[in-house]
Amino acid sequence: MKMTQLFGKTSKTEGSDYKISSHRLLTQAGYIRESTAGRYYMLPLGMVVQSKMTDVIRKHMNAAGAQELIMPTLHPLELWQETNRTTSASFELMKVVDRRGAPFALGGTAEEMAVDLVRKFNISYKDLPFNIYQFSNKFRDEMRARGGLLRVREFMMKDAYSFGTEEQFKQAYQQMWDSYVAIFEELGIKVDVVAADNGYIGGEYCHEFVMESEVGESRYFIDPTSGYAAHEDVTIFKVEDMNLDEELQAMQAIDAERGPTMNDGVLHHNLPLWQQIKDVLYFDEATKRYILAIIRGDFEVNETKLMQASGAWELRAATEQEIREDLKSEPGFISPVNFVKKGVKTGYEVVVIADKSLRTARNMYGGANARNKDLLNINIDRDFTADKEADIALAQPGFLSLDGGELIEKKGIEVGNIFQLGYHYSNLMHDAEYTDENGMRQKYYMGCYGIGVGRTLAAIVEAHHDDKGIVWPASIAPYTIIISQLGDDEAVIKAAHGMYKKLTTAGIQVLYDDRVGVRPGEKFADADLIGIPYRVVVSAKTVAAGKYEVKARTDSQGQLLDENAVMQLVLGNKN
RNA sequence: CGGGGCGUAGCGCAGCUUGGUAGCGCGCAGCGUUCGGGACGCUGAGGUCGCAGGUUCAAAUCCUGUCGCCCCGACCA
Repeated sequence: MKMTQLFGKTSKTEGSDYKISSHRLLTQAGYIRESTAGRYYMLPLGMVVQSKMTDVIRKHMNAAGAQELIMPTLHPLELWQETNRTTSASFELMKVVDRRGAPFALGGTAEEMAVDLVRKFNISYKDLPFNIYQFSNKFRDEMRARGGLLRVREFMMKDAYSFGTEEQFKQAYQQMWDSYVAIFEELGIKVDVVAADNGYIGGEYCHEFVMESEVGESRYFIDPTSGYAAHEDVTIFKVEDMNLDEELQAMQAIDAERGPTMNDGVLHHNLPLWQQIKDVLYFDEATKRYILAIIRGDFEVNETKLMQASGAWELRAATEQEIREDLKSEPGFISPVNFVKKGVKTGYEVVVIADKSLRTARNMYGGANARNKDLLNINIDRDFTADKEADIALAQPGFLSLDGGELIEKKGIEVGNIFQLGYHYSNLMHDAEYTDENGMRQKYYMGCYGIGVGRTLAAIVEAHHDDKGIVWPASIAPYTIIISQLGDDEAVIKAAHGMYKKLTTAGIQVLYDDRVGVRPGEKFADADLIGIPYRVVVSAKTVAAGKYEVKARTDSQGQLLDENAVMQLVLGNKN
């Protein structure tokens, strides 16, 4: 490609809105251009990189036996209604209506479509297992797009859906896991595979592929000694027993003139924080229930775990007024003991969820559902019970994993994920079945697997750049080598042209900076900014020497080589 | 959706307080001198001042509304 013909320009001035390296570099170097917030034009240079990325992903998907197809962008809304996702995911579903008034969702993920497609074929066990995937633009009505390509409202995603029996699924999941590891390695980024929460996608477990980065939005923990890695939302950790050897003491109600915080309780009673019971009252707008979360005082409530345990999905903190009026309690003094479980509003329920940590301490203390009244020596089972006991505790840096190692907190960019969906969709959607060996109809067991191509592109740039620009890994560099032609002597142009032809003929992708009247400094700066792995300079000097000056993007000095040596060097490092 | 900031040429900004012919730098086009790490001179093109109302003889400037963008938070592939 000749630079004079390439659409898109580099820019010397930096936009003031670009806070993130990948955003700034991709824009300045002419790979992308913003349309409106969270929507981008992918320019020719960006397209070359993107198609190299999709080539890599496609290669590994196909090698894993997955088959590419493409689904419509507009999904009949009735499919989303079939799985109740018009409500559970409505906060980010984009909808459109055609002229007849038929409603559609702009596809943000395509589980329903995949099932709908499969059920149009009358499949049997002989057809299983299989995995179908597509590359397509996805739409998410994000509240707030940010960070260039990191969080957008429209983006290209590779999404795959596997169908099979429960036994077959294990292999499908592992296969995608392995493929993803290989894909990200080939794309030049190092990822951690972390257990995560399924959220509105459904299913019971999933894993995120996260590249560690300061600008990422995923928080996760790893135990480097055992390799345990999990998203903050689902991290489990070791909870030490505290005083289980103590005798149970008689519960005692006392006056306690204190403030409403946990620390006020500690100071007033001169007892450890862990022995206090923390009571946090939530309200779930979706199911109209109050949810009282109780936990050992030295832990925080993990709202994702709490939602899992309670079945809530629109959790918010209860207001002081609700605590007083609906639950006859007092902020700062809530207690599971004699907790009023019938809310005053009809149709509203109250659920108490206890964290498992409450079984690691005895003779605990806390409020008594009235101002300045506390209880001492509270014990689970004897003094109160919960509707459900579960792990609802939030991990903190320094806690120990179940394997015993210290948990380290990390931030990262989630570039891909794999979900076990199980029977989630086949239960919710009719005819999501196959015929088994005995002629009986059975539900199929599913998984889905996504890679955000644009976000991965941004992640690669985050991982591969310096103060001058992008430093592409060879596997996805838009071009392998850039020819910087300096000056406009006929001999120089002839030599540069000859090199361009020769390299191109050899199947090497070349960007030829054939601009005349552009000074060397600008050409070098552009070559660095765009990030091409090799640069060959053709100038009056090199022509006089009968050689070419070649250097790798990261080298500071070039070397003079003859034509054949250049060819050899580049061919040896072609992707 | 809450808090804060901002919309003036492709990009970065000044002008607004105190209404009176719309400016600067970069970039872009032409000519010339230059030419190995973002040169210099001259000339030129490019703007319904986000949009819609209002006040006024007169609005980029004042008032109202609205849309968009950025940051923090809430939310979340």
